[in-house]
Amino acid sequence: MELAEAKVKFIETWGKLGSEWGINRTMAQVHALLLVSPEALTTEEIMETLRISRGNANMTLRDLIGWGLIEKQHKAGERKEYFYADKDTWNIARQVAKERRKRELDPVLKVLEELTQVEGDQNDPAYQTFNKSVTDINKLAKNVDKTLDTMFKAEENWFWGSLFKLFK
Amino acid sequence: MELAEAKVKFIETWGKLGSEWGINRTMAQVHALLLVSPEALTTEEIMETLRISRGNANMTLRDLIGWGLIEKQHKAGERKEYFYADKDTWNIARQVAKERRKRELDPVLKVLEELTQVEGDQNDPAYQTFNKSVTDINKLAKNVDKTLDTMFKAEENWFWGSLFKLFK
DNA sequence: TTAAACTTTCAGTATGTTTTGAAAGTTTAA
DNA sequence: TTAAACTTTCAAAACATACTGAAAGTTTAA
Repeated sequence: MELAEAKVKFIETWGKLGSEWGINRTMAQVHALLLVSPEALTTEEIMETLRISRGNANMTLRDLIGWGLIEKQHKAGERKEYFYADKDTWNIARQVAKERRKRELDPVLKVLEELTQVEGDQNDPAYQTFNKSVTDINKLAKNVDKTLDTMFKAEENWFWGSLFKLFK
Repeated sequence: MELAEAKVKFIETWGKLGSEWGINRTMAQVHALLLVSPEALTTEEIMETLRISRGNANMTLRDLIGWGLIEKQHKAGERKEYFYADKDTWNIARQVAKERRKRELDPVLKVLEELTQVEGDQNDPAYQTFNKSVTDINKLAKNVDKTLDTMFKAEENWFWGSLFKLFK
């Protein structure tokens, strides 16, 4: 396979994965493009390569900056803004996990905590079932939350190394 | 908060979480409803409670069965089919992880493996960057894959217990 | 058999999300 | 200043996904 063809395939795959995980396709594709670009790119270049509109490119780039996945770069003597992606995979994974926790897990944990407090008749099967399910899910969610915390603080090698020592 | 109100809130929250994670809202809601129901429910009851159409209920129930999250139950002397959810949170988490790996991670791994094989000029920065990004992501994806494997085989207590011993 | 009870399908509709492109806004150099 | 270079916004259009409901299909009991 040619490099050019491979790049296209990578961008497509990353885009598809993104859309399956609630990140919009274009955002994932722009990210992929910057991941395989040795140099920072301009909005113009991104628009051309992915054949997307100026508006779309602009919004997507702003979103990616918001997610902490890419950064603006100013080149001396140039008016245009350049964008480049952090190429460290571990940082990317951490950044995405962090953002999603904040947006999705945290609010759910809050509701679950509230729902475990609901009181009722201990002999009512409806109450028993509700309570058991909510309590169990809450426990699981808290575990995930703690593990993520550890992940955010950890170095990549330490994290996976420890995990493998453990799991052989 | 009343039990009835709490149930509604649980169903809503679960539905929202589902839709943020690429599982459709109705599917997550039906699952939530069954999770807090001590008895198996009929299609009719589900339709009424969640105010969805017969067609939607039927498709969603089949999907949930496909995901291994709920099962049909036949009651002696009855024509109607009843549905109930596995209430074991650990099983649910495992089941969802298993399905998503099969549907999403596996195909991506296959492409990444292919892309790491692409050959090129070692001195070309474009090739270097492409290769580094793809190789790194491939490594990360493989790690995730292995960890999931361990999770599928593990008992809940052992899994989280080990993780915590490790992470203190 | 047959008809009532129940389940499944699917074309059309509704709803939600993403993208476009032109206009408005901002910055910079002369 | 002013005008060119560039960035941002947003209403409307395109696209994607989910849902409805009536019709077709299946099963069961008598």
